[in-house]
Amino acid sequence: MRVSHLVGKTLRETPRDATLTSHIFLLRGAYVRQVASGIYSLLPIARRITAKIERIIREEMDRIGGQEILMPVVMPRELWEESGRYYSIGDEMVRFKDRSDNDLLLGMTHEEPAVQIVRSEVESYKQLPVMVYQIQTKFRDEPRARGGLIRVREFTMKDAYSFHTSQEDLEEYYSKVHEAYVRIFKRAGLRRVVDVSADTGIMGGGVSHEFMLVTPAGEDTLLLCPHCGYRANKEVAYTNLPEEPEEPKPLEKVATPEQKTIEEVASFLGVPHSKTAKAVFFVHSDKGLVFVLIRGDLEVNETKLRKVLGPGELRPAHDEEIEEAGAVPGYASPVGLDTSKFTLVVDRSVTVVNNLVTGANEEGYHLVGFNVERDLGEVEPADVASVRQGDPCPLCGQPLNMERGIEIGNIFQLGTKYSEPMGCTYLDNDGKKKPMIMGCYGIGVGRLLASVIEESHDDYGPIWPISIAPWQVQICAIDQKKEGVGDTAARLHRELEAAGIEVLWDDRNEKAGVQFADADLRGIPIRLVVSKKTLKNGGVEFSLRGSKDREIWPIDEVLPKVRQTIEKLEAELLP
RNA sequence: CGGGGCGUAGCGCAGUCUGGUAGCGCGCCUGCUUUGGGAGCAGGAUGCCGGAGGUUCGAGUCCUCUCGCCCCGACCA
Repeated sequence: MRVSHLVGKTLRETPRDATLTSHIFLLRGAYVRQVASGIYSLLPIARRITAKIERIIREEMDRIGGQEILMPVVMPRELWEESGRYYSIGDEMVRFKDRSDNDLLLGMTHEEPAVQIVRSEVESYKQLPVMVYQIQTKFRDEPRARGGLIRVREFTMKDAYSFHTSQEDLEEYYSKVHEAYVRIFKRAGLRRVVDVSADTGIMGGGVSHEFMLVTPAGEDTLLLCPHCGYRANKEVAYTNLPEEPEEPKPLEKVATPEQKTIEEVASFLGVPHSKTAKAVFFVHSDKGLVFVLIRGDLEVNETKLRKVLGPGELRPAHDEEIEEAGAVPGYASPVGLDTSKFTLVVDRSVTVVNNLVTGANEEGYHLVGFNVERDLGEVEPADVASVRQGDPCPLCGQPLNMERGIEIGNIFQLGTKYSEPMGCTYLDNDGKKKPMIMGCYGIGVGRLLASVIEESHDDYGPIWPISIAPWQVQICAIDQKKEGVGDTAARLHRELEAAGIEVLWDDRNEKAGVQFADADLRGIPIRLVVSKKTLKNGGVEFSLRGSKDREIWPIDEVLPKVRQTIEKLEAELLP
């Protein structure tokens, strides 16, 4: 391929809309162009990369017995009514009508059609397990797209669905997919990928893991234990706060004029934040007012709280709603309130310590000597607190590290969440119909591409791993009109391509600086420079993207040396 | 959905307060010179100033409405 005819011009300056590294290089290097918020076209250079990523994914899915299929993007309402998700998913799913007034939707995940296929094509336990997968477009009307390809509305995803006769079989397969994912990310050149325990969100089901690229650019927060390897998304991470029992003191009302926040109250009374219990109020569409009692030094984790409360919308409560329940904003506690007026959620954190400060439900007063068990009676403590940097690991007690991560893949054990309502059954060897046990597994292709840039770049552009590089070799020819320069470049281009090597030749009559800058933006691993100078020195100059080392290679040795270099680079990425 | 910012040439921006024939840099086209980290000179093309209403003799600029994009948060396989 010649640069002079390559579609996509590089940009010298950073477009205003880009702030994230990968987004900046994706635009400057002419990888993508935005069509609308969260909707992008891929230009040739990016499409070449995603094609390679997809090939790696295919190979690894096929290795574990996957069968590639292709399901539609547009589906009828009826199919999604079967699982109930037509109603449980909100505005994230795009719905519309066709000319006959039928309700249609754009697929954002494909459990329903996958189940539809398998329930009619697979009938016997003898055929199980099976796994089908596809690499296909998804549309999710995200409330906020961001960061170039990191969070988009339309994207390509590999999604896989497995079907089993037992939980044990699912678990065994789940770990195979887990291994396949590790191989995929390794082969794609990602280094800092970790799997973390995760929330299941709209997918439902039981166990799930997310594969996260650890990077400050990530949207998710992870808690990682450097000691024992405990790893979890903040949404599900938990900790065991140490118990600090004290002799219970009597409950007493004290005046705390104008002291409303935990900050103010704690310093006014001279106690640490961890010796206070604060009230946080929400309104849940199903449960009404929710009163969360949590230690003053902790934050309520809404994802965890949602799980405790069950399905429905959750939002912070207004002051009027709090007052209606008899609580006084700024001075609230459940003590002495009619608990039938709200749903009380007591976080575990307030049960491991005694003698807390909490609100007196009276303007200007707090209670001291508050002891949950004694003063509230029987309460079932829940875990709704966010884990913090340095909190003890729930497994080994060592302090946890907090990091950011980009979710590039996830795997779920779904159980019978879809097979049961949708009648996806098989005949077992005892002659009985049983629902299949399911798993599902996703990888975002475009996000993976952007993640590689986040992890592998320098000031000048991406540094592509050879496995997914748009081309393997970049030829820069400086002053091509000079004796031998243009001819040599053309010959190298011809010979390397004939040998099956992917070559991008900058055949423009641009100055060295321009060619090098563009080559850096394209991030191609092997760079060959042909110029008057290199010819005088006996050949072409070889260098690796991201390295300062330079070598002169005689023209006749270029092909074998390129082959050798590619092999060496590929070997580094073997799982 | 809440908060903030921005829409002027392909890209980056000035001009808007204080209304008077739309500018700069880069890129693009032509020619010459140049060719190892984003060259020089000369000439040239490019704008529904996001859109619609309004005020005015006159609107990129003032007023009203509207659409879009980005960032933070909420939200989120």
